[in-house]
Amino acid sequence: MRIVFMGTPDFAVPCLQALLDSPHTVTGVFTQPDKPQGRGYKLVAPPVKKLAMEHGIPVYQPTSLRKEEALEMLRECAPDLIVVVAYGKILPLSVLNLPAKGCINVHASLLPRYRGAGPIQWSILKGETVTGVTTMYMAEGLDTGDMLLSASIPIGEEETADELHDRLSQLGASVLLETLDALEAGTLTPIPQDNSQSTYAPMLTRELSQLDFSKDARTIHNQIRGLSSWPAAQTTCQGRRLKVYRSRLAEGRGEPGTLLKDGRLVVACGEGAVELLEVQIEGGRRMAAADFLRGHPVKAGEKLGTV
RNA sequence: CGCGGAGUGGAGCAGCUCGGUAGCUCGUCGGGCUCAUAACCCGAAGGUCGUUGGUUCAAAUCCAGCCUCCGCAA
Repeated sequence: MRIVFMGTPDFAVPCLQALLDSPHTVTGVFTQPDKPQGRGYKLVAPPVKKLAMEHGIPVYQPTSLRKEEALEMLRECAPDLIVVVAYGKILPLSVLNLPAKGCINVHASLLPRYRGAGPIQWSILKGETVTGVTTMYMAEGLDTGDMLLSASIPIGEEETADELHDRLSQLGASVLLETLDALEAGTLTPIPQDNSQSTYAPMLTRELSQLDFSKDARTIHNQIRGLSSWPAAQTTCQGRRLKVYRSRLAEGRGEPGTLLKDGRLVVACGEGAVELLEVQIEGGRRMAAADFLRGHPVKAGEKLGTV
């Protein structure tokens, strides 16, 4: 099939790679415009663009799909099918109706749960133990189309959003290929979503970062791994900002925020305790807690988060 | 030129204001002790202090440029 791929971040890369390795023909790639990023506001190309360019695929970066020029670009690609993976734009009806075989989306959750931009992180934040990916035909609403295929995987007790993201992006690529095979074989059976069971996983913001150690240990742990590595859970240590990237549940109790041991970052929570395993102090680089403690004498009894 | 922090033995840091023998916690290697241990004791190796140039009798330290890493912000 002639396929146009629409996607932007790292999550979409394995899917595009899978299509490039398949018998299908990717006739064009749509991705978000390059954006100023990082120190010095340099223009940075999205990961999907980089991969497409390496393979000599035409790349289109319209600011809006509602403009006639964008539709013109799309027609030139003459797709039988459009595959959308984390593109970051809503497709208007004019685009949805353009390819004869429709538009298929790969979403990183078991729909209808966790619709939206942050399904991976929210499934961890909410303490889920299972998640997966779902392919669907695209409809006008946000992740509301009829479901095609899905696959589920368990979420590890201490798995971070980054790690789950990587596993799901791989899984997404294989489910995508299965879906395309089934589509060509005519064996797909679209299943409408049960809207009454749906939940929404909005984009993450920095407001979610602040750790409140008066909450129970499990909640804190989920917050730390669910926000890792962006925007990352954070607290303060001796007046400096401390980001936390990895943790595990630990034994002990005490005044919330208090360090319970020397030589380890075991922090008392409202209920139970967590051990911080990977942290980053303001101005420093990310490192294991043991490394951090060698150069930063922090002792039992000190409190985190006191600003 | 968006704002700011940082580059010091293998790791993480101190020293820099007030130039003058390079230090701490740990790791590594050798030896000892212990039923045992991320335990303890003794000893050792390991550093052109990011880089280039300048000031000086003397630069990790002061000055200028460059490289790299990181946070904020997007």
